[in-house]
Amino acid sequence: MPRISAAQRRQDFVHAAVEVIATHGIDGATTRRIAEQAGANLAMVHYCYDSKEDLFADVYEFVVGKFRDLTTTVDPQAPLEQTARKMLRDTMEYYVESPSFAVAALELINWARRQHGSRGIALFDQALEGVRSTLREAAGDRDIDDATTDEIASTIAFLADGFAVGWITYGDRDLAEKQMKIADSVLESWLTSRLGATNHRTPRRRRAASR
Amino acid sequence: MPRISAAQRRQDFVHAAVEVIATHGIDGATTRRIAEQAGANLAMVHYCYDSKEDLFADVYEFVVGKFRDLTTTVDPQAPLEQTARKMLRDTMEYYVESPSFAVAALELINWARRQHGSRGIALFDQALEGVRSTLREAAGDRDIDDATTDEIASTIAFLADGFAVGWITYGDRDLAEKQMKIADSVLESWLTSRLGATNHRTPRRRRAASR
Amino acid sequence: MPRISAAQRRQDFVHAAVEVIATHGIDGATTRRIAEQAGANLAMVHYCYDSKEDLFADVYEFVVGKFRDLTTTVDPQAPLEQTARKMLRDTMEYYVESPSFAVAALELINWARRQHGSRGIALFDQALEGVRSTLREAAGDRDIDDATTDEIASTIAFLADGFAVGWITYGDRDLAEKQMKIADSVLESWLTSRLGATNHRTPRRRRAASR
Amino acid sequence: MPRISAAQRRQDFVHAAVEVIATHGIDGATTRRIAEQAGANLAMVHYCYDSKEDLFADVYEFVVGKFRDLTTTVDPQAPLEQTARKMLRDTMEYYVESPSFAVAALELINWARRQHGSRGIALFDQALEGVRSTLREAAGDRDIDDATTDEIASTIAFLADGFAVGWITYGDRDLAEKQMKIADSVLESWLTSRLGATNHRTPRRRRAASR
DNA sequence: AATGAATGAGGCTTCATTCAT
DNA sequence: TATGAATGAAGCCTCATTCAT
Repeated sequence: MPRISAAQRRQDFVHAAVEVIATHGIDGATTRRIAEQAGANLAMVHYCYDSKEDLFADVYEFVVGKFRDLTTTVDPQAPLEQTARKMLRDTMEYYVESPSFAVAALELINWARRQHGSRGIALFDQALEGVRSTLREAAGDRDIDDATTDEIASTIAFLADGFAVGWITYGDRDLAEKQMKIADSVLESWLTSRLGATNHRTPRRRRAASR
Repeated sequence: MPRISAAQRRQDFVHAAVEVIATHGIDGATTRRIAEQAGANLAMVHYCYDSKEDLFADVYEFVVGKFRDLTTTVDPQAPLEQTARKMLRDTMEYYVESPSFAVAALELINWARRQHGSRGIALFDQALEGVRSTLREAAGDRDIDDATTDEIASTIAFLADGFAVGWITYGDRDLAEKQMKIADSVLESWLTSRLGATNHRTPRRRRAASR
Repeated sequence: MPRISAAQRRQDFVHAAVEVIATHGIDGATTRRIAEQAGANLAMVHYCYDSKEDLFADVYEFVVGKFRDLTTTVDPQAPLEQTARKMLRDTMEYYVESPSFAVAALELINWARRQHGSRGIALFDQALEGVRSTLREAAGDRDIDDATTDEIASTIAFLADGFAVGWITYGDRDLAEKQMKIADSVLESWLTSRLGATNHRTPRRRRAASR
Repeated sequence: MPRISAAQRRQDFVHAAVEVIATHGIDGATTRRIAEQAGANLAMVHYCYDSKEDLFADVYEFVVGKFRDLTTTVDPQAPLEQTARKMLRDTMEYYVESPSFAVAALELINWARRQHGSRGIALFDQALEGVRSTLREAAGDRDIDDATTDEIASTIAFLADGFAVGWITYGDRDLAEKQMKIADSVLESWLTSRLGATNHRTPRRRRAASR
């Protein structure tokens, strides 16, 4: 067994945990299985982490970070509607691209809710907050209040979560493609009716750096 | 310790299991906890059920039945749009009314997917099929093909599942009320753009009793 | 369920127990299985017997009685050698005829030894004693001391037990027939060398009725 | 608590299992008792073996190996009759020397028959095959066909098994010594009548070491 | 840094037995 | 007489965790 830095080992365990959680569920993700998946000794898990709980906390952070990435890699010049749709699409596409992540994320949400109550909310809040702030940026100088961006963020979350549940249940890529289109059209039509079909195609002028 | 009929005990165990699953998750739903919740002895579980698996199968049936009820208690005279929105609203309202059910349902979906593969899909399929057939009934003599009713069913599922995830995570009733309104408006605007804003308010003439 | 006399019920349980012991072993003979085999309710076992132990004691008596029968139904006129061989043959034949009995008998011997020590010996002693006394009867006025009849009894037991082990292991009737012949020839040749090849075909004169 | 290699621990468990099986029977040989007998923790059993079944398979192998040893450590120069009698005597002597082994062997035969059907036969077959091949070796250039060696092997098995049943039932060493003599004389006289009293004492010439 | 050995707690299940009707 | 309902003890097995090297 090659000597690997502790930091690398921890990363390996996090990724291994995602896979194992996806395959066996959060409670089927035993330390033994995670160690095996990571190609490490069982005792190594507790050498790198004080407890399984600690490892899962890291996995949790990893998932949160992923969501953060998915909601910040947007075109700062794009209008609100386009930005909203892109965030939804990117998220759904990443779910499809990485089913393990999708499953693990939902499992971790449940886990966090059960184990930590408020912490479960925190993931949601952080992810939603990312969406919200991105939306506010994209709103630019248009007259859109926070309540509205909140609603949009909620809707994106609805659709993304709903899509995830269906996708991980069926695991059918072709079906998923169709569902993504439906979700997109749902969001589009709702945005139109919510924000009006007007000027959102108007090229935007001002643009400050985001974040 | 009153002597209760085995049939009644089985019902008790099913309800107890829903509660315990909601609180501790599907894997935290140990026979001991379920027995305790049902006010019964641990061995009693195995007097009523051959195995924990068998009990869970009953819980599963219970959830499927609930979804069936939620998608069939509609006004057969009502137009498609109204029926669709009612199914979504009823489902969400039942989730809010019975958070345990909401959590347990999501947990069971994951459980069924992991343990039984196709069976997990079956729950979804059955629930969706209920929605679809109700929609087809409601379509009446309007010219709406099956692909469209399928899309509508999918969208209802999206929004219901997405709502559920948010509701069980936050557990905030006021927030849930807002989310329900958003989900309803999302569905409404999408239906309008999908089906057209036309005659669906026209009183429907023909309509024999279904089933 | 017809009302059956308690005595009959107990007999049913004994026979059921023999079958179940033969199939599942002494420890696999659970009260539930015995009740099922007897077509009775589980609680009925404890209605007829204070405990499983008590039932088994009855089964034990049943087996002992069977061995007694097998060693007393002989021709009182026959010479010693013939009587000895007949007892062995009858026993082996009954084993073959009733494999359940054969298995159950061996299981019960082990059970009695483990549970009761001296009681296990008792079965053996009773069976051997039956053989011995029958042999002494058959010895008639020939000059054969008790040590010799003991030896003969032992040898019969050897061969019968050894045959039983092989028979219940293979369960092959054709093989069993061959083994029976071998056992018989072994006994015959040993008796010849032990008692001498002399007058044992001489018709016997005296003969008082035995019991 | 000394740290012992897993291989050693497995050996310990096998020996412990033999003792426990001898004392409590095959079904009374619980993992807890075996662990206790081996001076180990209960969970240790499952650290060394995947299941109790696996442990028992090892015990089974151990017994088979013992029988193999008992039927192969013979004088390759000795004549058939002597070899046959030695195998029987050695087996009986080992039974007396190690009563636990004797009991465990009989219990395992029953266990294997119940649990595995053909596997139970396998033990017998292997042991018998050892006897047979040793006899064939010992037959040398004498004109003895396979049917005859088979018969002899059967007779040895008869007598050994029959002796075992008596010995483990009574547990009386003095009695056992007498029984061994009887068994030996039975075998001797039968061999004489079966093979003829002729040349088997003639020194054998040819005979290279086998294997 | 790494790992084989070890363990207490708790999981599901089965059993003989008793209770109440 | 007969039987469904109920239970405590004990079975096998798995888990996260720790110890010793």
